[in-house]
Amino acid sequence: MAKRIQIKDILNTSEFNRQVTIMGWVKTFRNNQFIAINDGSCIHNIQAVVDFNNTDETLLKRITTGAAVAVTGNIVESLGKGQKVEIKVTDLEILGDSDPEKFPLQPKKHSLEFLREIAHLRFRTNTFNAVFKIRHSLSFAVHQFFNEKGFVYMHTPIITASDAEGAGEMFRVSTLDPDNMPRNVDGSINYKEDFFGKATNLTVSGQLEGELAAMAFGNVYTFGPTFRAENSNTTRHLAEFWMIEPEMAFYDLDDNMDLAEELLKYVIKYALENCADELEFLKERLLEEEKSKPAAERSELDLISKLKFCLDNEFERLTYTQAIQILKSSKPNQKKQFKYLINEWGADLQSEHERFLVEKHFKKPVILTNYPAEIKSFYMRQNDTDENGKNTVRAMDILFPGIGEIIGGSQREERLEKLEQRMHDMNIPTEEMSWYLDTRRFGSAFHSGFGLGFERLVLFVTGMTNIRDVIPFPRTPKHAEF
RNA sequence: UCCUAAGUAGCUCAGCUGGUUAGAGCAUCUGACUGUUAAUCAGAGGGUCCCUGGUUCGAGUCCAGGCUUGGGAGCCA
Repeated sequence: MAKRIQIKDILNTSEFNRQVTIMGWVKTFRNNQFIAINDGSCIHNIQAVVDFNNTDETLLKRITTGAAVAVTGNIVESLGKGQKVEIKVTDLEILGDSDPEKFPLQPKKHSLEFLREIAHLRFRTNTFNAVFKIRHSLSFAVHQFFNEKGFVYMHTPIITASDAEGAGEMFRVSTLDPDNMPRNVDGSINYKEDFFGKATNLTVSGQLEGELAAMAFGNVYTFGPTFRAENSNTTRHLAEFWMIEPEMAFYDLDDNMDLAEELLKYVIKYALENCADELEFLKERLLEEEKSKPAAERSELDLISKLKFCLDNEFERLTYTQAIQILKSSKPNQKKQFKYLINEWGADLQSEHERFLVEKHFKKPVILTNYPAEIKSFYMRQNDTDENGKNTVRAMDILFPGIGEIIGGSQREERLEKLEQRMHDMNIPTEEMSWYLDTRRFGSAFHSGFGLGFERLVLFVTGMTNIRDVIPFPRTPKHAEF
């Protein structure tokens, strides 16, 4: 048997009449002679042609959808129309049978809901092949972007003892026996007996540790798993997701926004350049899917045009106060079509408001800045009270069409007294956060950072609509299969 | 967690104002055909109509409760 080569290296070859061996999985077997084989090296299949008159019938019977095969044969120009190149089979071996009565994937369209139930097999579909190739490329592009800029990739801890990050409910990490918890005299659980000698949780953010590193390296980023025990059941939340969190010393809010916009454009451009086949497939898939929708609900741009549009246009930057003014005088607000009407400054923006701004008003990505201090986290830098007596913080949220908030960030409060006051006001214990406050005690410097939800980015680039379809094995409330 | 829609064959779905033996396409199996592109043609098998209870002479269909899934909302990335 010749040395195995990958299908992607054959499909565009012009060197015919040479013998090759390929290995992959059968997608379809047509007309008792045409096997479509995919080995994952690219989204396209190669057609292997079997001489069924001179092939053992029991072997032919075993060429079924899903079976793993090794095929040796000659590369020839295809006589058929669908492909340029095919393999004339001289030797065929079944590496792994696939019982056609039981294999759930058929050469037909399956619903994403069904495929979610067989997530261990859905990699073998064209759609998920494309999605996870793009996920890989985006991930690689993120590292390349930061590496080119001299950022240091920092591995912040996954197990953390601080519960003051304020980013949501946490998963407890413990080796205590749940049926026999050690108790203090007052009945509370004695965490001194636990593995770490204190209560610990899975991280909800690497930001605080990132800030510590930024105060030495200048520019750092994290890219790792993040855990939130929120009972969220939406198309854009996961209990376990991946987040990219850069943190930069000597960056103000404008620098922060510039970096975020540059990062997003860089990785989208990388995907366009390196995943053309996959994006083309997903584009067609979306167009096909939208055919059944009423014209009003269809996208104005196809997937690839949408991504290019995103590259070619500046993100719209405006303050929370400006957004409120636009929303207040907007048609849906005037006509009372919003479920939550915008009446006054200070209201938290609901999804419907964000969608209006992004999808109807500006029709492009939007960066909102300078939110009311009351609705934002303790670590955000406080602006001076304005002429109307409003208190705002230097926050910035980047909103994407169809996704909502893809990035949340801020310039950080570097002034010790202001930070301590704010923590006190928000009932955040300063004693156990002393290590964090040390950055403000010794050589404090203005700095900024943000969190980019990686799966939300993958959603946007692939055009998928449910976040459970862009992570291999989604963890959501009541679901931790595989 | 709240609102909302749905759950019928392996998959995607139809099944009217309650009525006798629950259907289609694809998949599977058998046969035919053999340059196909989700091959085609003929035939066959395949059902706890989500579960529990109720109304009724009679329930896939109506009612109640539960379970599961989709969509929307909140929390956020």
